[in-house]
Amino acid sequence: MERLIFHVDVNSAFLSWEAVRLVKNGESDVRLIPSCIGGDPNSRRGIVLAKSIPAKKYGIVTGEPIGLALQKCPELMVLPADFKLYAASSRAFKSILREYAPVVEEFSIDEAFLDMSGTALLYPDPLALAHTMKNRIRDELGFTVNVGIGRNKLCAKMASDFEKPDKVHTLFPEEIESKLWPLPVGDLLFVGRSSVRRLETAGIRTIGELGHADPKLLASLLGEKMSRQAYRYANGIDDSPVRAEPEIPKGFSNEVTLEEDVVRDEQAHAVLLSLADCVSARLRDEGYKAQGISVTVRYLNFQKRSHQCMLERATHSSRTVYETSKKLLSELWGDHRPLRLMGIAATNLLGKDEPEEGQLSLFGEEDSAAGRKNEKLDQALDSLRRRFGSGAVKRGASMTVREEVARKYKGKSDSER
DNA sequence: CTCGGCATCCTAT
DNA sequence: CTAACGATAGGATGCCGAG
Repeated sequence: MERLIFHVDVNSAFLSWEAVRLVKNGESDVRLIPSCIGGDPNSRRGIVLAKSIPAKKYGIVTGEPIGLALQKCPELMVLPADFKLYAASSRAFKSILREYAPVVEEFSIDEAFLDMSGTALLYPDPLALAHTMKNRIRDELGFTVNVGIGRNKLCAKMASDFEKPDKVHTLFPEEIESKLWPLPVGDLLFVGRSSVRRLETAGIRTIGELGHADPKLLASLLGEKMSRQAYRYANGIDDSPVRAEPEIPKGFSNEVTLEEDVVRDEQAHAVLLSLADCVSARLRDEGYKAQGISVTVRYLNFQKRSHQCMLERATHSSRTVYETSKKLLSELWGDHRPLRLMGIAATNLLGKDEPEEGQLSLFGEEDSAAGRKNEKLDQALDSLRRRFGSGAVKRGASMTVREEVARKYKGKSDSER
């Protein structure tokens, strides 16, 4: 069965979506000047999340610190991120795709795979269909996309990355040699910075060289699994299906880069409480309990460390997550070296309907008096948040970590933000 | 020896 | 000079102790 896969990718998604909103408000189009979306402008630690094409001409790249970008281009306009807007824009964009495609996989907020296999009678000309889709999105929603077409997801995705913006590209098997193999290895999906560095030591610079390399050599450079996947990808081989169903989550995590370095236990515990509140509220909202908790810290030199543990029993209680994370931090942070980042992750999730291994619901945390009290408090806070928004409820630490950290250490109020 | 837990590394948006 | 100034997620890998 020959497949036909599209990959649709919004060009400079966050910036495009912000530009559309500004244009609707009668303002000028920031896509036409050097501009970018850059993290939290109040924190000095933001990075470039999306940039305009004029900004790119200054050598500004996604992921670089805002300060550095401003050095390259002092007149760069930096706009704050607004994830509510992005979620709404993403929905509108994907709902147009669903009008054409029987199976849509939401790969990220601004990317989707469409399985168009077997639609030849309905759409005899796939290229024409791709143009129709991208033009409709552009004309109705005001932003451009790239469409990549191939026989599998990998080729569709690589093709959508070719030339931007507002383009349709194909990467069919007979085009692998001319379109894929000349590209630098780092352009290949899942060949990141570290793999590029290792491949370079063996003189492998292009995707074509990777696709012709000795599998034994690749295994020694990249490891067993990664090397096999890289070799297949380099030759345009990929069997993975387009999945319409979202994956079942494996964990929830929240982490913050702190406005000020944390050196004392009281500061650290305030941050943990806030993070624990976030993570546990997400567990309750999504109907999961965590069997494991992990705490991560990052020092001033960017070195990261983490400690994790398994719980006696699964939990979604903010108190249990908090107390556990305090214990993990104390194991991790004996030296009290200054921290620039802290995070908590809930791991080894159990779904609502998924009973715990063993038979220990006898004197579990929900059954003790203290456990019931904590459960009640969490429920009450959750319902207040649902009614009045996440900013409404504060309890030493609030829903949003950044707010709380700012309040504690800078004495700023919400209105100043 | 194998398995599972843990810490870390790697990659993606 | 290097990496690297972010949040979140998932998978791979190497080590270690238990059975």
